[in-house]
Amino acid sequence: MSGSPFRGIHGAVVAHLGELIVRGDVSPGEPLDPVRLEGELGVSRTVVREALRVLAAKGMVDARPKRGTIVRPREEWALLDADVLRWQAQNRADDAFLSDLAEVRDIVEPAGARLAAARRTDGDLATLRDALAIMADPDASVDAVIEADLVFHRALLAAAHNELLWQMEQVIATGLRARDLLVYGRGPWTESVPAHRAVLDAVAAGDAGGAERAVRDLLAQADRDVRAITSGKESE
Amino acid sequence: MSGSPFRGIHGAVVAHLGELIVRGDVSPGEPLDPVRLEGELGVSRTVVREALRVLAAKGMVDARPKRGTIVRPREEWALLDADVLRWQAQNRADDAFLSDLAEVRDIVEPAGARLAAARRTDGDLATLRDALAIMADPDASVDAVIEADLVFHRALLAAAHNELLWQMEQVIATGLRARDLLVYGRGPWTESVPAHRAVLDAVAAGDAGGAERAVRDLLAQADRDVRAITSGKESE
DNA sequence: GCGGCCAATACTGGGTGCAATGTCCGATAG
DNA sequence: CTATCGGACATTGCACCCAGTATTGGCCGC
Repeated sequence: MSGSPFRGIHGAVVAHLGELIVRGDVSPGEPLDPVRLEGELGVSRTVVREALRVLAAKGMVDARPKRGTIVRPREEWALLDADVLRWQAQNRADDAFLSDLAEVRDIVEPAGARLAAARRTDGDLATLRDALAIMADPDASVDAVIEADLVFHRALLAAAHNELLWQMEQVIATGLRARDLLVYGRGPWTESVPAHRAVLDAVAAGDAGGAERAVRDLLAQADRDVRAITSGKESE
Repeated sequence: MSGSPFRGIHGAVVAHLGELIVRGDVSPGEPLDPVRLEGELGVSRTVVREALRVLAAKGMVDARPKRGTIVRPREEWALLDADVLRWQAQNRADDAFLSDLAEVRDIVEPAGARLAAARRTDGDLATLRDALAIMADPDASVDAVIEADLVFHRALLAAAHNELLWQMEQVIATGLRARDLLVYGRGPWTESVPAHRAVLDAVAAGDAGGAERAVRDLLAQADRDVRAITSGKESE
């Protein structure tokens, strides 16, 4: 519900074709005949056309007369697009993709914390404090804690007051959601409240270097937990 | 030409509506009546509908029955989308936007250089060397030098071998193109070849810390040049 | 025999009218 | 006063239409 799966049949077609391409069922350069799809998917021209337009907007296909509608090479896709990222997370959740994602987060989030320490408002701090309170609440449900964790990281980047940086975090966090669920779901994970509190304290104190270091520690800790679980329970 | 302005009338309508929204001519929450646009722009429903679908794919509008098609709040837009970024650079080129853009670059590119130092292949180094050679060539045209500069930075991030990071650089570099043109065009700018060479040397040597520092220096130098010119020639 | 020019063709691009669906609002009845 | 039902309106989806254009193959001339 939080994502942006378009509504209706059109949305289903967009998602279907998007996943088809991301999964590699149709390789770059290969044609994607609209009239064929029209029959295969049991929908009308309008739906197929609009779906292909959406994919074209994301740089995934290129339609021109006579040549047909072909899949563009992977490096031209809008990989940072929320939908494309989600399709990849669901269909191509290999190690390379997840490690790329984690790597970007390791870069963006500490830098964001550094800026947040310098620019946070009282409102930002209040949001962070509220989220942390839920995470530390022993009575809170697991879902509520996971949600609060997301809110915390979102608020942290919001406190940097840089729209583009905030979007990057948004997009990365969404992509890593599956991984995080895995970690929270099973196995003993390191209690992360103290690490989060360290981040909050440094940001509140306006300590840029401290905030950056605290976030680095936090991510490193989370990464260790993931490795411990994924290597320990290799089966399914 | 290098961007991705869609072709045909449809592309013109998408760009028009996109810029309309980015410019703030229609504020978030306001309706965007398809049939009215149909008449105003002199195009048919098909074009308007597909254009709105594209904008919906970028999170800029939301269409639902009875309520109509409304502009979504700014924080839900896909600001990292190449088209959205270009529309902003052209129509809302205020300081806040440009500084956000530069800030992200200051974060992404040094980190990218650090990774590049560890992962660069011989091919990566060759591309970097070729680009630098053109930049250092006294006989090269101004356009060729600018192009080579872009190629250098693109190759640097490509050498990090992280698809997502590379996309971010792509998107940021495109957004800063206008600014760079300004700097190259007028006023004395600091000769940037030595700074670029320092980056290349560090990456070639596999010196992660050195590469990161060299890029930081390079960006700081470029930033100083921009400030010198924009503050010196405030007119126009 | 080879090369350039021209026409047939097959695709996307753009347009129109209409049926269906879903949602919001208001009216009406309890 | 509230809850439920129905109607209206805007999007959604469908079928069919013609026009423009780029590519390809054939044809003609050299």
